[in-house]
Amino acid sequence: MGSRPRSEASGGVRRGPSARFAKGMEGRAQTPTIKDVARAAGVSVTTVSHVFNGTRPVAQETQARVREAIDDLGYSPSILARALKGERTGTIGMLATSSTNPFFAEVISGVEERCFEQGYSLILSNTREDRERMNAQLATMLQKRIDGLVVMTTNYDPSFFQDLRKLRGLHIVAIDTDDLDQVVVVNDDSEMGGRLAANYLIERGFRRIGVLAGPHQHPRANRRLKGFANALAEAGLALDESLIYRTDLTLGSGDTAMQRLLAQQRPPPDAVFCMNDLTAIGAMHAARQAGLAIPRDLSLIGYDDIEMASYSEPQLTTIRQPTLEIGRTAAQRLIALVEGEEANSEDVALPPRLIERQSVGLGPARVDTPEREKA
Amino acid sequence: MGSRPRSEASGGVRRGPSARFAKGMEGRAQTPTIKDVARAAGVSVTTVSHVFNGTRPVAQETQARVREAIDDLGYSPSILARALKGERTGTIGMLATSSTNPFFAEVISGVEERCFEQGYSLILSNTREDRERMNAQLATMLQKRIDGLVVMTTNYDPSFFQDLRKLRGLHIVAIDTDDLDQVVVVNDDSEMGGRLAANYLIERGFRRIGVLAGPHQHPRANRRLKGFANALAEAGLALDESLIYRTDLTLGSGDTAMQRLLAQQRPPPDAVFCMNDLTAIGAMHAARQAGLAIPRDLSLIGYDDIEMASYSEPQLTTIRQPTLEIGRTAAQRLIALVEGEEANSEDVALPPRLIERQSVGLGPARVDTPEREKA
DNA sequence: CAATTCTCCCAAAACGTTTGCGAGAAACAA
DNA sequence: TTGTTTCTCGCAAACGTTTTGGGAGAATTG
Repeated sequence: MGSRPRSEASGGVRRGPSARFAKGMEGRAQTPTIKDVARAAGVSVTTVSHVFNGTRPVAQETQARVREAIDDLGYSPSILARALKGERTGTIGMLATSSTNPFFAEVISGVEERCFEQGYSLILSNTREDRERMNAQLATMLQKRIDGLVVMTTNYDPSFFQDLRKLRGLHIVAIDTDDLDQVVVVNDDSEMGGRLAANYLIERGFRRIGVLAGPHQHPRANRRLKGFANALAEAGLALDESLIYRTDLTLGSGDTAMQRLLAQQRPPPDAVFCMNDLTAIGAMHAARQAGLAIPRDLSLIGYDDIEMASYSEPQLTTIRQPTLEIGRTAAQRLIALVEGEEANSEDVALPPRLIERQSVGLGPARVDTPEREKA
Repeated sequence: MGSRPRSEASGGVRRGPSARFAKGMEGRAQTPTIKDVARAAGVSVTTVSHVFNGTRPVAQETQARVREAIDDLGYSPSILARALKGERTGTIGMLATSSTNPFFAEVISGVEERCFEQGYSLILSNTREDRERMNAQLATMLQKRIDGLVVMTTNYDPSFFQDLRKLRGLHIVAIDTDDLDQVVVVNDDSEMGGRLAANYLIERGFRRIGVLAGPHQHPRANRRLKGFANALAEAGLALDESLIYRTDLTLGSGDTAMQRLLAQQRPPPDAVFCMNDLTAIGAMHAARQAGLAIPRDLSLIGYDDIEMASYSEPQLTTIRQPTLEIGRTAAQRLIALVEGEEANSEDVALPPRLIERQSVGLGPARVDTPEREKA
C-alpha cells in the first residue's frame, strides 16, 4: 500500500526506440515487436497479425515474406499487449500453504501439469497460512490479471473465502476445503477415506484405537476423522476422545504427538490412525525410540500414500489419495470455468483407496501379550 | 508453432464496454480501470495515476476523493498495461525438473520466498527433463515477458543453454549446473561436500567404499563424486570403479541400485556414499530387505539433508546442503541482475556441512564379523 | 465498357497505464 | 493593476497488440 518501488534509475539500456534492423546483432537485441516485423516484411501490422494468427486469408507470397521476417527477428507476440485487448492472460494463480510438503507438492505438480497442457501458466505462491501474505499475494495476482485462482489452504479461514467471494469475475477452485457456495471444491472423499481406515482396523480386531488428528480447523483431516468415527459407531464402537492427539500434519509434530501419546497412555492403544503419512512416519520414529516394534506392539495406518510410504520401515499401510489427480482435476475445472463453461460447477470428490503394507498387524498384539486377550 | 488455440467462441460475457457505475453490483462487476476511478472521483486519469503512485503532488482534498473512489471500486492497476509502457513485468520464470523431489521442492520454495519478498511473482514450470517441454515453456514465458529466468535442471544439456544464451536481454541464473559463461550459477560447493563424506568415512576406517552415483550427465552429482574421489586419492586410497552404481537420484532407483550392488558384491562394501538422501533411503530399504542391518553390516552416508533424513530408520548421516539458501540466493542474484546491477556476476558456491546421525558405524564391521578383520 | 464481386491489404481505434508538456488559478511581489 | 511564482491538474502521446471498416486494384460478369 505504501510507496512502491519506482524505477528511478531506469537502469540498463532497456528498450531503445524500437530497434531498427534488429537482424544485425549490434548492441542489445530488443525483443522485436509486430511493427518491426511489419517493417521488415514491408507490410502493415494488420497483415502480420493475420498471418501470425491465421485470422484472415493472406496471399501466399505475402505470407511467406512475413513468416520469414518473423523467424529472422525471432518475434513472438507480447501476451501483455494481447491481454490488454480483453483477451485472457493465460495465467492462473495458485495459493498453497507450502510447496515442500510432499502431498502438496504432488497436487501442485498436477495443477501445473494440466495448466501447461492447456496452454496456461501457473503463478505459485506459498502462503504459510499467513493471512497477511495471502492478501499480498492475492493482490499481486490480481494486478497481474490472472484468469483464475486455485486455493489450497490447510486451515479453513472463512473470512478469507468471504473476501474471495467478493471478487466477482475471478474464477476460483478450492482444494480440500469445506464445502463453499460459489466456489468449486475438489477433494478426495475424505469421509470415505476415514471409513476405509476404520473398517480395516475393526476387521482385524483392533478396538482400542488412537488418532493423530490434524489441526482443529483443518477441514480435510476433520472429515477423515468424522468418517472414521462414523464407521466405528456403526460397528458399535466408540471413538475414545482421550486417545485423539492433535498434530499440524508435519513429520515433527507426528513424532512429538506420538511421544505424548505413549507417555500418557499405558498400555498404549493397539492401533493409531494418522491423518497423513508424514505424521505416521514421525510417529513410527517416536514409537521406535520408545522401544516399540511396529506392527508387533502397535499398528499404524496413514493417509495420502506419498512415495516415502513405500520406503519407511516398516512400509506404511495407508489410504491413498489420488493426489496428482486432485491437482489435475482442480486445474481442469478452473480452466473450464475460465473458458466460459457455466454448467457443471459441482464439487468433485475423488475416491481414496486402501493400500495394504506392513504397518498394521494381523490383530491386537495377542501373541506377544496373551494376557490382554481376555480383556 | 502450429495453429494456436483461438478463442473462437469468445464464450461468456467477458468484458462489457467498460462498465459504467461499477459501484452498483448489478450484473457482473468488471475489474475497474483507472478511468472508472477518474470518473467516480471527477478527475482525470492523470491525477488518479499520480495519487496512486505518489509521483506528483496532488491537493489534499482531491487526493481524498480519489482514494475514496479507489477503495470504493476496489481498483488495482493492471500490471499488464503498466508493463506495456516498458517497465518490468515483475514476474520471473523458473524451469525445474520436478517440484515433487524434496530437494527441488525446497530450492523452489527458497526462490519463491525471495521473489515474494522483493515483490516479484514466480511462474513455475516442471520440465521433466523433456527438451520439447522446456522449449514450449520457455516460449510461453517469453511471451509473458518475464524479467528473468531461473533454471534448475538435473541433466546438463549444453545445447539448451546455448539456445538460452542467444536470448540476450533475458537475465538468467542457473542452479546446480556446470560453470557457464554468461550465466550466473548458484551451487553448493559439491566438491567440498564429496570430500566431507570421504574424509568422514576414511577417518572411521572404512576402506572398501561403494558409491550410488547420479546420472552420467548430472553436474552436481559428478562434482560430488569428484571431490569424493580426490579426497580418497589424497588419503592414498583408490576409488574402486566397479563399486560405482548409477541412479537417477530417486527413491526407487536407490533401492534397485542397492539391490544390484548387493547381488554383485559379496561381501558387500563396508560403506556406501549416496549422491542424495532419497537414494540413500531407497538403499536402506534394499539393504533391510536383504537382511542387512545398518550401520552394523553396512554404513550409509547421504547428501542433501532433507527433512526425512532425520526420521528414517536409522537416522541418516548426510551432507547438508543449504537448500533453501541456494534458492534464495539464486533469486536474489537474478533480481539484482534484472534491476540493472551489472557487476558481481560471479558464481556462488555455498558451503555444505556434515550432519552426523546413525547410519554410519564406528568402523568397518569388525565386531560382528571379526573374520574380516584380517583381510 | 460498365457494373459487380473478389482479393489483398491498410488505417485507425481500442485496451489501461504512465508521463512530458502546458494551462489555469491562486498567491505573492511590485 | 500587472508581472511572477507556485500549486494544481488535464491533454494527449506512447506502449504492442487485435480487430473493424473500408479501399484500391484485379478479376469476373453483364
